[in-house]
Amino acid sequence: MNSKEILKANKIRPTKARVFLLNLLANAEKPLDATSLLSLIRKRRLGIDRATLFRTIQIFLKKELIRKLEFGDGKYHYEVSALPHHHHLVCNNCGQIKDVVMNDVQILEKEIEKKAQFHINHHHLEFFGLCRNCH
Amino acid sequence: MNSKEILKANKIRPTKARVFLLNLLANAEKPLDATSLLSLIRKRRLGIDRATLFRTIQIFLKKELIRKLEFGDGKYHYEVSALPHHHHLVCNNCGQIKDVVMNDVQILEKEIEKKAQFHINHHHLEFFGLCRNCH
DNA sequence: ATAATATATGCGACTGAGTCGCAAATAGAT
DNA sequence: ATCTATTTGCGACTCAGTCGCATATATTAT
Repeated sequence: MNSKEILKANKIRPTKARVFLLNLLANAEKPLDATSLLSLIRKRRLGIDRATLFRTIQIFLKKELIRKLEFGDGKYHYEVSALPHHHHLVCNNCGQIKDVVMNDVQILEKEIEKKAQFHINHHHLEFFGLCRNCH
Repeated sequence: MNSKEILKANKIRPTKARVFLLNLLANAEKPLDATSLLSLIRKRRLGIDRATLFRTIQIFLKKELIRKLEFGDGKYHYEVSALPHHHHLVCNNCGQIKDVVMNDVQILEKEIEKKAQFHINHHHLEFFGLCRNCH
């Protein structure tokens, strides 16, 4: 299923901006922030506006096509939800991001849910440090 | 050891603003964001400026007196590092924050460190959902 | 294919968190 | 009490993200 079909399946009108942005995010090798998305838009000389970009992000988030991540740099990073559940290793020096697959936290989540009497929807787990090169 | 002594021990000049802010953070029942700190400053009619607040936060972070947390609301929340390692349950409805103590993640951290060949300094783990009341 | 309607876009102005340079104020050392 | 280094308040700024509104585009009905 390509980006256009995914949009249609989610009852989102497949406009130029939306198809382009969903494609970008689906093929990105790491989570992208709004500024990076904007510079990719500019690089390809599409006339997509900042406001449209942010509105598109909001729509994707609401329909859960993408996830919002925080890496401590004051802006959000986005990745497609289609990716299997995973966490990230963030290098504080070069900014490199490595994925970590690990199911243990989901198990912990269930335990906490019971103990704390709290209905948990999701969690955010990111690791920060130095990658092999920067260490 | 009171706030003034902690500051001195960390070679930070114990000015009015710093003592007040460290006190606030040390006695807070949940992590506070800059805006909350600012309104507490105003409530007590201290003439501490926004710029001073942010500069003070930076100093505390650098000296690791406080930790920076992200709860997905676009601003940072701060809590004193003196607290034992723990995570948070964030209610997406009322904003209530509950602490969760759990050492399992530190164990996972060591494993990942080896597998991924990445030097890990710290991690962020927060759970999001609905508290008992809001559920 | 065309017109009618609903939705999306670009533009510009705005907000809110956080930063910075600079001159005045204050803390610590002499 | 004086000197020097650091801190503060102020105002202007940046950067991410939002919003209202008039225009443009996608979908639906004709």
